[in-house]
Amino acid sequence: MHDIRALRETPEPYIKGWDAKGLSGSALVAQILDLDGKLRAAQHGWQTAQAERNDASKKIGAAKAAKDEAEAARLMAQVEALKARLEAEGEAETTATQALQDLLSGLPNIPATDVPAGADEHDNVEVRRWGTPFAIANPKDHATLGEALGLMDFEAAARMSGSRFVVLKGPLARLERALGQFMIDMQTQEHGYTEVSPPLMVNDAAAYGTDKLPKFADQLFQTTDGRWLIPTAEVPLTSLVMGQIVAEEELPLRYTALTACFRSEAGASGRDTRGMIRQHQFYKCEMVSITTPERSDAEHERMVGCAEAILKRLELPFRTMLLCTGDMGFGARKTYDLEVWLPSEDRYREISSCSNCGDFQARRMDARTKAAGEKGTRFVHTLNGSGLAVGRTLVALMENYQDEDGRIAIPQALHPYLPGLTHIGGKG
RNA sequence: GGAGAGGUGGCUGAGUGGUCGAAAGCACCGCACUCGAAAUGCGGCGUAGGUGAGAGCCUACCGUGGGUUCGAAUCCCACCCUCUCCGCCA
Repeated sequence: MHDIRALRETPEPYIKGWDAKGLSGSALVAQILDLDGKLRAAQHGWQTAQAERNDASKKIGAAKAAKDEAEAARLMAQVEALKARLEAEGEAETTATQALQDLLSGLPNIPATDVPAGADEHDNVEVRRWGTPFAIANPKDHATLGEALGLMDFEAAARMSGSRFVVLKGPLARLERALGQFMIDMQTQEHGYTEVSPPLMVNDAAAYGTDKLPKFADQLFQTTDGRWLIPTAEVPLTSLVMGQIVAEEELPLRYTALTACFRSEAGASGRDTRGMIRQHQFYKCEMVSITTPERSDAEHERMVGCAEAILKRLELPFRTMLLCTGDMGFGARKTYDLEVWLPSEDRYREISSCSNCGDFQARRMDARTKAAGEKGTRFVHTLNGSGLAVGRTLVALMENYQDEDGRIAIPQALHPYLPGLTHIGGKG
């Protein structure tokens, strides 16, 4: 959500920010200021009417106390005459509030000033690269490898669930589980995140607070009783501070969770239909940081490092991209994507996304912090990042560690999690 | 699912139709006392919005949404949540 007062006082950053996101900033700001003006006029009218009523009501009380029934009756008639106006003014106020709220809640965060301008993913900026893609002759994709091993079954998944699901078996199922354990252990034991086992279903308020609603309802699965399956653990982890006032000395709060994630992928038909790159259900290790405005940029860099560390430990080549204004998500003011090398596609593919949302989500969910000795509160800054997407890591691992016989080597870092297993497939 | 109790400010907790935005305590801030601190005393202390040059004034907010009333924290209805007991259950 946006700070209407800031927008009113200095609209330029909003105009520029929305322009950079491909929207018409000046038109939007003009529309917002118009609605805001109407709202304030409506508020003023309503409040004036209420003040009159309140004043008369008090006098009625006084008149009745003084046993002056004639005066009381006269005043009651006066208030009665006010009623229609009061109702109309109240309705106007509600309508104006709703109109402004509807417009604002659907508008994305504005980019940080150091985010490169650009229209789409082609304008993202590579900030660093780690590792060298392995030389693999005629690399097979993970689906081919998995099916050949008899450990990955898309057809069985389609029979019971439909497209965009997969069944993993035997050592491949075990590998997926080991990857998740490995990731969450690193984030908790080496990077200081607190492990959380959160609900996988949330209510409207949590989905709204993390900017999934109202705009992206069609990307979510909803339960019959109106709850939402989480598309990422960012939603419950960030919602831990929803409506809370956190003492500043307790910040930063760093949470991590290994959960299933559910996405409808509406509008993605035809994209990544083969394999397990884009599924309705996948596991992800998520990191969330809650911090102060002063420290959020540093926390963001730190978080990217925590995600990169996983890929380094797994010895998977990747590059770190700073997303341009046009490619960032709805709630982010700055985002880094990690892209891992996929031999079968001969290119880097997204495996993690780390975003600093500033106070955008905090305003929506009313998450504040209070410094000791200070009078007021401030909105916290929220950050989230994948560390990492387990399914895509499994894909990267299979493709990068395949040999010519279709066997898959297990990297050193996972050996403690897979005792006795150095390869999947073949005779090993 | 059934029966009951309850949701009030940062926290605890009074308030059951008329200056109640709300007693009291705790916490917090200022001042006094003190070499300093503690203790004590005095004062202050919710949030959001509107309006005004400013002091200030006005409006809303007592789980949420409706309703009754001239007037609702207080009465009525629905929903949400918490707790206790019973039932069912991984």
